[in-house]
Amino acid sequence: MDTALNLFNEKGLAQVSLRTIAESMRISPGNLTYHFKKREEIVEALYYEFVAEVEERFEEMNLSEIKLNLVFDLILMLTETRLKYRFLMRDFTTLIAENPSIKKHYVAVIKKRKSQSMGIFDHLIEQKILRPAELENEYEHLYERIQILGNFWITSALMQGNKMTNATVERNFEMVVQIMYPYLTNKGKREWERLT
Amino acid sequence: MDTALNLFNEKGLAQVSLRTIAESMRISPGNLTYHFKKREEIVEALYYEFVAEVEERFEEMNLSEIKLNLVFDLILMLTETRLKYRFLMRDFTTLIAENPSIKKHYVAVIKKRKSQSMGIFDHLIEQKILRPAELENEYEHLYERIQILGNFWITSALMQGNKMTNATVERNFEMVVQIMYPYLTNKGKREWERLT
DNA sequence: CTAAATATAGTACAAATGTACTAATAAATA
DNA sequence: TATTTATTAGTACATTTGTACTATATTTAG
Repeated sequence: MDTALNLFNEKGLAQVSLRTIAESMRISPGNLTYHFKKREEIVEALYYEFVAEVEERFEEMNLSEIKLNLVFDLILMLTETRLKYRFLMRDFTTLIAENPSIKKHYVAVIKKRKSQSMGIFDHLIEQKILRPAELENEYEHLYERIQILGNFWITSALMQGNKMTNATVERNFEMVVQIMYPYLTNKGKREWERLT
Repeated sequence: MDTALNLFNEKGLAQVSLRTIAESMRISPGNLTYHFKKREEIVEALYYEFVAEVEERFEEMNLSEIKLNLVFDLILMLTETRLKYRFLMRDFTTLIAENPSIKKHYVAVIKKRKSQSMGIFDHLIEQKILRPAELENEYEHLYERIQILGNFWITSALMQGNKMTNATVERNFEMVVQIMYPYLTNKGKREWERLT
Protein backbone atom coordinates (compact mmCIF):
# COMPACT_ATOMS: atom_id res chain seq x y z
CA MET A 1 0.00 0.00 0.00
CA ASP A 2 2.91 2.34 0.67
CA THR A 3 4.29 1.67 -2.76
CA ALA A 4 0.90 2.08 -4.35
CA LEU A 5 0.35 5.37 -2.51
CA ASN A 6 3.65 6.75 -3.73
CA LEU A 7 3.05 5.68 -7.28
CA PHE A 8 -0.51 7.00 -7.33
CA ASN A 9 0.62 10.34 -5.93
CA GLU A 10 3.44 10.57 -8.40
CA LYS A 11 1.82 9.42 -11.61
CA GLY A 12 -1.90 9.62 -10.98
CA LEU A 13 -4.38 6.82 -10.48
CA ALA A 14 -4.97 5.97 -14.11
CA GLN A 15 -1.29 5.71 -14.95
CA VAL A 16 -0.52 3.06 -12.36
CA SER A 17 -1.46 -0.52 -13.14
CA LEU A 18 -1.18 -3.60 -10.97
CA ARG A 19 1.92 -4.50 -12.91
CA THR A 20 3.48 -1.12 -12.23
CA ILE A 21 3.01 -1.60 -8.52
CA ALA A 22 4.25 -5.19 -8.59
CA GLU A 23 7.29 -4.21 -10.60
CA SER A 24 8.10 -1.36 -8.26
CA MET A 25 7.88 -3.75 -5.30
CA ARG A 26 9.82 -6.38 -7.19
CA ILE A 27 7.19 -9.00 -6.66
CA SER A 28 5.17 -10.83 -9.27
CA PRO A 29 1.76 -9.61 -10.45
CA GLY A 30 0.34 -12.92 -9.26
CA ASN A 31 1.56 -12.20 -5.79
CA LEU A 32 -0.10 -8.83 -5.75
CA THR A 33 -3.44 -10.20 -6.87
CA TYR A 34 -3.17 -12.77 -4.13
CA HIS A 35 -3.18 -10.01 -1.51
CA PHE A 36 -5.53 -7.67 -3.34
CA LYS A 37 -7.91 -9.59 -5.50
CA LYS A 38 -8.93 -6.45 -7.32
CA ARG A 39 -7.10 -3.26 -8.10
CA GLU A 40 -10.02 -1.33 -6.63
CA GLU A 41 -9.25 -2.99 -3.30
CA ILE A 42 -5.93 -1.20 -3.03
CA VAL A 43 -7.48 2.13 -3.85
CA GLU A 44 -10.32 1.52 -1.46
CA ALA A 45 -7.94 0.48 1.30
CA LEU A 46 -5.94 3.67 0.79
CA TYR A 47 -9.08 5.75 0.90
CA TYR A 48 -10.15 4.27 4.20
CA GLU A 49 -6.63 4.63 5.53
CA PHE A 50 -6.89 8.30 4.70
CA VAL A 51 -10.26 8.55 6.40
CA ALA A 52 -8.94 6.79 9.50
CA GLU A 53 -5.97 9.11 9.64
CA VAL A 54 -8.17 12.18 9.51
CA GLU A 55 -10.41 10.69 12.16
CA GLU A 56 -7.48 9.85 14.40
CA ARG A 57 -5.91 13.28 14.14
CA PHE A 58 -9.29 14.84 14.74
CA GLU A 59 -9.67 12.90 17.98
CA GLU A 60 -6.25 14.06 19.12
CA MET A 61 -7.23 17.70 18.77
CA ASN A 62 -8.19 19.82 21.70
CA LEU A 63 -11.86 20.50 21.24
CA SER A 64 -12.43 21.63 24.80
CA GLU A 65 -12.15 25.28 23.92
CA ILE A 66 -13.25 26.46 20.56
CA LYS A 67 -11.17 29.39 19.48
CA LEU A 68 -9.89 30.70 16.20
CA ASN A 69 -6.78 28.59 16.34
CA LEU A 70 -8.99 25.51 16.25
CA VAL A 71 -10.07 26.47 12.75
CA PHE A 72 -6.44 27.00 11.82
CA ASP A 73 -5.50 23.63 13.26
CA LEU A 74 -8.34 21.87 11.51
CA ILE A 75 -7.51 23.31 8.13
CA LEU A 76 -3.82 22.59 8.65
CA MET A 77 -4.48 19.04 9.70
CA LEU A 78 -6.68 18.41 6.68
CA THR A 79 -4.12 20.05 4.43
CA GLU A 80 -1.39 17.75 5.63
CA THR A 81 -3.45 14.62 5.41
CA ARG A 82 -4.82 15.45 1.99
CA LEU A 83 -1.31 16.18 0.85
CA LYS A 84 -0.15 12.77 1.94
CA TYR A 85 -2.97 11.13 -0.02
CA ARG A 86 -3.06 13.71 -2.74
CA PHE A 87 -3.88 11.25 -5.50
CA LEU A 88 -7.28 10.86 -3.88
CA MET A 89 -7.91 14.55 -4.40
CA ARG A 90 -6.42 14.60 -7.85
CA ASP A 91 -8.55 11.72 -9.10
CA PHE A 92 -11.49 12.14 -6.81
CA THR A 93 -14.05 12.34 -9.59
CA THR A 94 -12.91 9.13 -11.25
CA LEU A 95 -12.70 7.45 -7.89
CA ILE A 96 -16.19 8.38 -6.90
CA ALA A 97 -17.67 7.63 -10.28
CA GLU A 98 -16.27 4.12 -10.18
CA ASN A 99 -16.70 3.26 -6.54
CA PRO A 100 -20.17 3.57 -5.03
CA SER A 101 -18.93 2.57 -1.59
CA ILE A 102 -16.47 5.44 -1.46
CA LYS A 103 -19.01 7.83 -2.88
CA LYS A 104 -21.56 6.95 -0.25
CA HIS A 105 -19.00 7.34 2.49
CA TYR A 106 -17.74 10.64 1.12
CA VAL A 107 -21.17 12.19 0.88
CA ALA A 108 -21.88 11.17 4.46
CA VAL A 109 -18.58 12.59 5.70
CA ILE A 110 -19.18 15.91 3.97
CA LYS A 111 -22.56 16.17 5.62
CA LYS A 112 -21.19 15.36 9.04
CA ARG A 113 -18.30 17.78 8.70
CA LYS A 114 -20.66 20.48 7.61
CA SER A 115 -22.75 20.24 10.74
CA GLN A 116 -19.63 20.11 12.91
CA SER A 117 -18.26 23.18 11.19
CA MET A 118 -21.49 25.06 11.54
CA GLY A 119 -21.34 24.31 15.25
CA ILE A 120 -17.87 25.79 15.45
CA PHE A 121 -18.93 28.88 13.51
CA ASP A 122 -21.91 29.42 15.80
CA HIS A 123 -19.67 29.17 18.79
CA LEU A 124 -17.17 31.65 17.38
CA ILE A 125 -19.99 34.06 16.63
CA GLU A 126 -21.24 33.79 20.20
CA GLN A 127 -17.73 34.52 21.41
CA LYS A 128 -17.70 37.56 19.16
CA ILE A 129 -14.72 36.30 17.23
CA LEU A 130 -16.73 36.05 14.05
CA ARG A 131 -19.28 38.69 13.14
CA PRO A 132 -22.92 37.64 12.90
CA ALA A 133 -24.20 36.53 9.52
CA GLU A 134 -25.41 39.34 7.31
CA LEU A 135 -26.62 37.26 4.40
CA GLU A 136 -28.77 34.23 4.04
CA ASN A 137 -26.77 31.01 4.35
CA GLU A 138 -23.66 33.10 4.71
CA TYR A 139 -21.75 30.70 6.93
CA GLU A 140 -23.09 27.63 5.17
CA HIS A 141 -21.67 29.01 2.00
CA LEU A 142 -18.44 29.91 3.72
CA TYR A 143 -18.13 26.33 4.87
CA GLU A 144 -18.75 25.04 1.38
CA ARG A 145 -16.12 27.30 -0.04
CA ILE A 146 -13.59 26.12 2.51
CA GLN A 147 -14.57 22.57 1.72
CA ILE A 148 -14.00 22.99 -2.01
CA LEU A 149 -10.79 24.94 -1.55
CA GLY A 150 -9.46 22.34 0.86
CA ASN A 151 -10.22 19.53 -1.51
CA PHE A 152 -9.00 21.14 -4.69
CA TRP A 153 -6.19 23.57 -4.05
CA ILE A 154 -3.70 20.72 -4.38
CA THR A 155 -5.17 19.67 -7.69
CA SER A 156 -5.18 23.24 -8.86
CA ALA A 157 -1.58 23.79 -7.85
CA LEU A 158 -0.48 20.56 -9.51
CA MET A 159 -2.29 21.57 -12.67
CA GLN A 160 -0.26 24.74 -12.79
CA GLY A 161 2.88 22.68 -12.52
CA ASN A 162 3.77 23.57 -8.96
CA LYS A 163 5.90 21.12 -7.06
CA MET A 164 4.67 20.33 -3.58
CA THR A 165 7.46 22.04 -1.68
CA ASN A 166 7.02 23.37 1.82
CA ALA A 167 6.83 26.88 0.41
CA THR A 168 3.98 25.91 -1.91
CA VAL A 169 2.10 24.25 0.89
CA GLU A 170 2.54 27.20 3.23
CA ARG A 171 1.52 29.70 0.60
CA ASN A 172 -1.61 27.76 -0.23
CA PHE A 173 -2.48 27.18 3.38
CA GLU A 174 -2.36 30.94 3.84
CA MET A 175 -4.46 31.41 0.73
CA VAL A 176 -7.14 29.08 2.04
CA VAL A 177 -7.15 30.21 5.63
CA GLN A 178 -7.38 33.90 4.71
CA ILE A 179 -10.93 33.22 3.61
CA MET A 180 -11.87 33.52 7.27
CA TYR A 181 -10.25 36.89 7.84
CA PRO A 182 -12.91 39.30 6.63
CA TYR A 183 -15.51 37.63 8.83
CA LEU A 184 -13.54 38.38 11.98
CA THR A 185 -14.57 40.99 14.52
CA ASN A 186 -11.93 43.31 15.94
CA LYS A 187 -11.51 40.85 18.76
CA GLY A 188 -11.13 38.11 16.18
CA LYS A 189 -8.58 40.12 14.28
CA ARG A 190 -6.47 40.56 17.37
CA GLU A 191 -6.47 36.82 17.80
CA TRP A 192 -5.55 36.43 14.14
CA GLU A 193 -2.52 38.68 14.69
CA ARG A 194 -1.29 36.40 17.40
CA LEU A 195 -1.70 33.35 15.20
CA THR A 196 0.11 34.54 12.11
CA MET B 1 -17.71 17.33 -31.58
CA ASP B 2 -21.20 17.97 -30.27
CA THR B 3 -21.71 14.28 -29.70
CA ALA B 4 -18.32 13.95 -28.07
CA LEU B 5 -19.01 16.91 -25.80
CA ASN B 6 -22.28 15.43 -24.64
CA LEU B 7 -20.79 12.02 -24.03
CA PHE B 8 -17.76 13.44 -22.22
CA ASN B 9 -19.98 15.56 -20.00
CA GLU B 10 -22.25 12.67 -19.28
CA LYS B 11 -19.83 9.83 -18.70
CA GLY B 12 -16.48 11.47 -18.14
CA LEU B 13 -13.49 11.62 -20.41
CA ALA B 14 -12.03 8.22 -19.56
CA GLN B 15 -15.30 6.36 -20.09
CA VAL B 16 -15.76 7.53 -23.65
CA SER B 17 -13.76 5.82 -26.36
CA LEU B 18 -13.64 6.59 -30.06
CA ARG B 19 -15.96 3.67 -30.60
CA THR B 20 -18.45 5.06 -28.11
CA ILE B 21 -18.58 8.32 -29.99
CA ALA B 22 -18.79 6.62 -33.38
CA GLU B 23 -21.55 4.34 -32.17
CA SER B 24 -23.50 7.23 -30.74
CA MET B 25 -23.21 9.06 -34.07
CA ARG B 26 -24.03 5.88 -35.97
CA ILE B 27 -20.93 6.13 -38.07
CA SER B 28 -18.03 3.71 -38.25
CA PRO B 29 -14.90 4.06 -36.11
CA GLY B 30 -12.90 4.30 -39.31
CA ASN B 31 -14.90 7.30 -40.36
CA LEU B 32 -14.22 9.02 -37.08
CA THR B 33 -10.49 8.46 -37.26
CA TYR B 34 -10.58 9.90 -40.74
CA HIS B 35 -11.80 13.21 -39.35
CA PHE B 36 -9.83 13.09 -36.13
CA LYS B 37 -6.65 11.14 -36.52
CA LYS B 38 -6.21 10.93 -32.78
CA ARG B 39 -8.66 10.88 -29.93
CA GLU B 40 -6.67 13.68 -28.31
CA GLU B 41 -7.55 15.84 -31.28
CA ILE B 42 -11.22 15.82 -30.39
CA VAL B 43 -10.49 16.70 -26.80
CA GLU B 44 -8.07 19.40 -27.81
CA ALA B 45 -10.53 20.84 -30.31
CA LEU B 46 -13.20 20.98 -27.59
CA TYR B 47 -10.81 22.67 -25.20
CA TYR B 48 -9.99 25.38 -27.70
CA GLU B 49 -13.65 25.75 -28.55
CA PHE B 50 -14.26 26.40 -24.87
CA VAL B 51 -11.43 28.91 -24.74
CA ALA B 52 -12.75 30.68 -27.81
CA GLU B 53 -16.21 30.84 -26.34
CA VAL B 54 -14.93 32.41 -23.12
CA GLU B 55 -12.88 34.85 -25.12
CA GLU B 56 -15.82 35.77 -27.32
CA ARG B 57 -18.19 36.34 -24.43
CA PHE B 58 -15.53 38.32 -22.67
CA GLU B 59 -15.20 40.65 -25.68
CA GLU B 60 -18.94 41.16 -25.68
CA MET B 61 -18.95 42.37 -22.12
CA ASN B 62 -19.15 46.03 -21.27
CA LEU B 63 -15.78 46.84 -19.79
CA SER B 64 -16.18 50.58 -20.14
CA GLU B 65 -17.26 51.03 -16.56
CA ILE B 66 -15.94 48.73 -13.95
CA LYS B 67 -18.50 48.25 -11.25
CA LEU B 68 -19.47 45.44 -8.95
CA ASN B 69 -21.88 43.98 -11.46
CA LEU B 70 -18.95 43.39 -13.78
CA VAL B 71 -17.56 40.91 -11.31
CA PHE B 72 -20.97 39.26 -11.11
CA ASP B 73 -21.22 39.11 -14.86
CA LEU B 74 -17.73 37.68 -15.24
CA ILE B 75 -18.31 34.94 -12.71
CA LEU B 76 -21.70 34.15 -14.22
CA MET B 77 -20.28 34.02 -17.72
CA LEU B 78 -17.51 31.68 -16.66
CA THR B 79 -19.98 29.55 -14.72
CA GLU B 80 -22.16 29.08 -17.76
CA THR B 81 -19.33 28.32 -20.12
CA ARG B 82 -17.65 25.93 -17.73
CA LEU B 83 -20.95 24.22 -17.24
CA LYS B 84 -21.32 23.67 -20.95
CA TYR B 85 -17.87 22.11 -21.12
CA ARG B 86 -17.97 20.61 -17.68
CA PHE B 87 -16.04 17.48 -18.61
CA LEU B 88 -13.03 19.73 -19.01
CA MET B 89 -13.34 20.73 -15.38
CA ARG B 90 -14.12 17.27 -14.19
CA ASP B 91 -11.11 15.71 -15.85
CA PHE B 92 -8.84 18.70 -15.89
CA THR B 93 -5.98 16.97 -14.14
CA THR B 94 -5.89 14.04 -16.54
CA LEU B 95 -6.26 16.38 -19.45
CA ILE B 96 -3.39 18.56 -18.41
CA ALA B 97 -1.17 15.68 -17.43
CA GLU B 98 -1.56 14.12 -20.86
CA ASN B 99 -1.58 17.18 -23.06
CA PRO B 100 1.35 19.59 -22.79
CA SER B 101 -0.17 21.99 -25.30
CA ILE B 102 -3.30 22.45 -23.21
CA LYS B 103 -1.28 22.71 -20.05
CA LYS B 104 0.89 25.45 -21.44
CA HIS B 105 -2.12 27.35 -22.68
CA TYR B 106 -3.96 26.95 -19.39
CA VAL B 107 -1.08 28.21 -17.29
CA ALA B 108 -0.76 31.25 -19.55
CA VAL B 109 -4.50 31.96 -19.36
CA ILE B 110 -4.52 31.76 -15.58
CA LYS B 111 -1.69 34.23 -15.41
CA LYS B 112 -3.38 36.64 -17.79
CA ARG B 113 -6.70 36.40 -15.99
CA LYS B 114 -5.01 37.03 -12.70
CA SER B 115 -3.52 40.31 -13.80
CA GLN B 116 -6.83 41.36 -15.36
CA SER B 117 -8.64 40.53 -12.15
CA MET B 118 -6.14 42.38 -10.04
CA GLY B 119 -6.75 45.40 -12.25
CA ILE B 120 -10.48 45.17 -11.62
CA PHE B 121 -9.96 44.79 -7.88
CA ASP B 122 -7.68 47.83 -7.80
CA HIS B 123 -10.27 49.84 -9.63
CA LEU B 124 -13.04 48.78 -7.29
CA ILE B 125 -10.89 49.70 -4.32
CA GLU B 126 -10.27 53.15 -5.79
CA GLN B 127 -14.00 53.54 -6.26
CA LYS B 128 -14.43 52.61 -2.62
CA ILE B 129 -16.58 49.63 -3.50
CA LEU B 130 -14.03 47.24 -2.06
CA ARG B 131 -12.20 48.06 1.13
CA PRO B 132 -8.42 48.43 0.93
CA ALA B 133 -6.31 45.35 1.54
CA GLU B 134 -5.53 44.70 5.17
CA LEU B 135 -3.31 41.67 4.72
CA GLU B 136 -0.39 40.85 2.54
CA ASN B 137 -1.48 39.46 -0.83
CA GLU B 138 -5.06 39.70 0.33
CA TYR B 139 -6.62 40.31 -3.08
CA GLU B 140 -4.19 38.02 -4.88
CA HIS B 141 -5.36 35.29 -2.58
CA LEU B 142 -8.96 36.27 -3.07
CA TYR B 143 -8.49 35.95 -6.80
CA GLU B 144 -6.92 32.54 -6.42
CA ARG B 145 -9.78 31.37 -4.28
CA ILE B 146 -12.31 32.55 -6.83
CA GLN B 147 -10.28 30.84 -9.52
CA ILE B 148 -10.28 27.51 -7.72
CA LEU B 149 -13.93 27.74 -6.73
CA GLY B 150 -14.91 28.61 -10.27
CA ASN B 151 -13.00 25.69 -11.69
CA PHE B 152 -14.05 23.09 -9.17
CA TRP B 153 -17.47 23.76 -7.76
CA ILE B 154 -18.99 21.79 -10.62
CA THR B 155 -16.72 18.86 -9.93
CA SER B 156 -17.47 19.07 -6.25
CA ALA B 157 -21.21 19.20 -6.83
CA LEU B 158 -21.07 16.27 -9.24
CA MET B 159 -19.07 14.28 -6.72
CA GLN B 160 -21.83 14.74 -4.21
CA GLY B 161 -24.28 13.41 -6.72
CA ASN B 162 -26.00 16.67 -7.54
CA LYS B 163 -27.68 16.94 -10.88
CA MET B 164 -26.94 20.11 -12.78
CA THR B 165 -30.38 21.66 -12.52
CA ASN B 166 -30.94 25.38 -12.67
CA ALA B 167 -31.45 25.41 -8.93
CA THR B 168 -28.08 23.76 -8.33
CA VAL B 169 -26.35 26.19 -10.62
CA GLU B 170 -27.99 29.21 -9.01
CA ARG B 171 -27.23 28.02 -5.52
CA ASN B 172 -23.60 27.45 -6.38
CA PHE B 173 -23.26 30.71 -8.20
CA GLU B 174 -24.48 32.41 -5.04
CA MET B 175 -22.05 30.37 -2.99
CA VAL B 176 -19.13 31.43 -5.13
CA VAL B 177 -20.06 35.04 -5.55
CA GLN B 178 -20.68 35.60 -1.85
CA ILE B 179 -16.94 35.33 -1.38
CA MET B 180 -16.79 38.97 -2.44
CA TYR B 181 -19.32 40.23 0.05
CA PRO B 182 -17.22 40.72 3.19
CA TYR B 183 -14.71 42.79 1.26
CA LEU B 184 -17.33 45.36 0.30
CA THR B 185 -17.50 48.84 1.78
CA ASN B 186 -20.87 50.23 2.80
CA LYS B 187 -21.12 51.75 -0.63
CA GLY B 188 -20.27 48.39 -2.10
CA LYS B 189 -22.90 46.71 0.03
CA ARG B 190 -25.57 49.07 -1.22
CA GLU B 191 -24.62 48.12 -4.74
CA TRP B 192 -24.75 44.46 -3.75
CA GLU B 193 -28.31 44.94 -2.50
CA ARG B 194 -29.33 46.22 -5.88
CA LEU B 195 -27.75 43.27 -7.64
CA THR B 196 -29.23 40.42 -5.63
C1' DC C 1 -19.68 12.81 -67.98
C1' DT C 2 -15.47 11.55 -66.07
C1' DA C 3 -11.72 11.92 -62.93
C1' DA C 4 -10.16 13.39 -58.72
C1' DA C 5 -11.24 14.41 -54.00
C1' DT C 6 -13.47 13.32 -49.98
C1' DA C 7 -15.95 10.47 -46.94
C1' DT C 8 -17.36 6.05 -45.02
C1' DA C 9 -17.27 1.20 -43.56
C1' DG C 10 -15.13 -2.63 -42.05
C1' DT C 11 -11.43 -4.96 -40.35
C1' DA C 12 -6.95 -5.84 -38.45
C1' DC C 13 -3.28 -5.28 -35.14
C1' DA C 14 -0.46 -4.30 -31.32
C1' DA C 15 -0.32 -2.93 -26.68
C1' DA C 16 -2.06 -2.72 -22.13
C1' DT C 17 -4.84 -4.16 -18.43
C1' DG C 18 -7.46 -6.65 -14.92
C1' DT C 19 -7.75 -10.93 -13.39
C1' DA C 20 -7.89 -16.06 -13.17
C1' DC C 21 -5.32 -20.23 -12.79
C1' DT C 22 -1.58 -23.48 -11.72
C1' DA C 23 2.54 -24.98 -9.81
C1' DA C 24 6.19 -24.30 -6.69
C1' DT C 25 8.05 -22.59 -2.40
C1' DA C 26 8.00 -21.04 2.40
C1' DA C 27 5.88 -20.83 6.87
C1' DA C 28 3.07 -22.42 10.49
C1' DT C 29 1.11 -25.90 13.19
C1' DA C 30 -0.17 -30.23 15.28
C1' DT D 1 8.60 -34.44 11.52
C1' DA D 2 4.54 -34.37 8.64
C1' DT D 3 0.96 -31.89 6.82
C1' DT D 4 -1.67 -28.14 6.26
C1' DT D 5 -1.85 -23.28 5.19
C1' DA D 6 0.01 -19.09 3.29
C1' DT D 7 2.78 -16.91 -0.03
C1' DT D 8 5.01 -16.26 -4.41
C1' DA D 9 6.01 -16.69 -9.39
C1' DG D 10 4.76 -17.26 -13.84
C1' DT D 11 1.64 -17.48 -17.33
C1' DA D 12 -2.60 -17.35 -19.85
C1' DC D 13 -6.84 -15.20 -21.34
C1' DA D 14 -10.41 -12.14 -22.50
C1' DT D 15 -11.34 -7.41 -23.20
C1' DT D 16 -10.64 -2.86 -24.47
C1' DT D 17 -8.52 0.79 -26.79
C1' DG D 18 -6.11 3.73 -30.05
C1' DT D 19 -4.99 3.59 -34.49
C1' DA D 20 -3.64 1.95 -39.17
C1' DC D 21 -5.02 0.03 -43.48
C1' DT D 22 -7.84 -1.11 -47.44
C1' DA D 23 -11.73 -1.21 -50.24
C1' DT D 24 -16.11 1.09 -51.47
C1' DA D 25 -19.10 4.71 -51.96
C1' DT D 26 -20.18 9.48 -52.45
C1' DT D 27 -19.34 14.11 -53.67
C1' DT D 28 -17.06 17.68 -56.19
C1' DA D 29 -14.98 19.83 -60.08
C1' DG D 30 -13.23 20.36 -64.64
